[in-house]
Amino acid sequence: MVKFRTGCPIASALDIVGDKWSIVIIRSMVVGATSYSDLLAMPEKIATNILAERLRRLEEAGLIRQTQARQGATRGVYGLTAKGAALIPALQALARWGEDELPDRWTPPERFYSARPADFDNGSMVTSAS
Amino acid sequence: MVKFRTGCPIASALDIVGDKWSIVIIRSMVVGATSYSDLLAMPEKIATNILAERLRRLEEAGLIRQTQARQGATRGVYGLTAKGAALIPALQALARWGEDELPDRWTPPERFYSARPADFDNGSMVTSAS
DNA sequence: ATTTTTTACTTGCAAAATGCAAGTTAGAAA
DNA sequence: TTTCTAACTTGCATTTTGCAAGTAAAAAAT
Repeated sequence: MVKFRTGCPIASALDIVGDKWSIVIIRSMVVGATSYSDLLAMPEKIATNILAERLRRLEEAGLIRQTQARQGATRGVYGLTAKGAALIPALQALARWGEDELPDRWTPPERFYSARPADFDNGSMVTSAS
Repeated sequence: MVKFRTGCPIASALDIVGDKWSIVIIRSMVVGATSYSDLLAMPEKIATNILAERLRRLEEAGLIRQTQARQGATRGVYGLTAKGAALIPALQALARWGEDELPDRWTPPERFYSARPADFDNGSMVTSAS
């Protein structure tokens, strides 16, 4: 259970996603990563224990959820909840800053900037995992 | 000198401001904090060594700068550079998320949401410090 | 001009977060 | 059924953050 430093909405948001990895994970989910392996393969090379712990934390905070790829399977598929997807505008603003202000940054896939919170957490996305 | 994990603009942005405190510091500067003491008094209660180190790091990255409040004085006044101010949209998006998605968060001062990057780093702001 | 107070750090150490690399096990593939 | 692989877990090292006391120069008070 996350403990908020103060009532400030920014500080509180950071209390949930302001670690070194959470936003990077959410970024990858916005552009299609759904499994633990997908995320482990991120170019930033996250450590396995950090990834596991972050996913647990993000799930507990309600930003992501894990569902079963198939009936009875324990290997899950992660997806953004509406609450998690609502962070997309902030991620996009951050990406723009990075592109504009930092030298020689990659250009994110088109899919990233076109993503909208409403595109996520609509149920059908989960069952179409394959 | 910050080392970027990868070329991704988000990850790179986070490599600069993705610690526990940088964005909180920038937030306070957007709404008027200019001195070390102002920032030390933030409701989040930052530790003195962390504040000093963060200010040094943000200055090195070109997001803030310190100038002298008066001729010859060593006590400086901190202000956002254009580069730092360009993060305002991302901070505002994050604040909105915090307000919308987290229970019982404070409402940021009007000044925060009305702030525009162009309002900062125009020179006259520095000399009017008092 | 001198003394006192305050600001801006610095320092030493503890606690928490992150990272590395090997290990384990259940699910999936062969 | 056996083998392979995904999804963690574990033990320990390194880095970051936090606590609290200390220091010194600048600013305020006398």
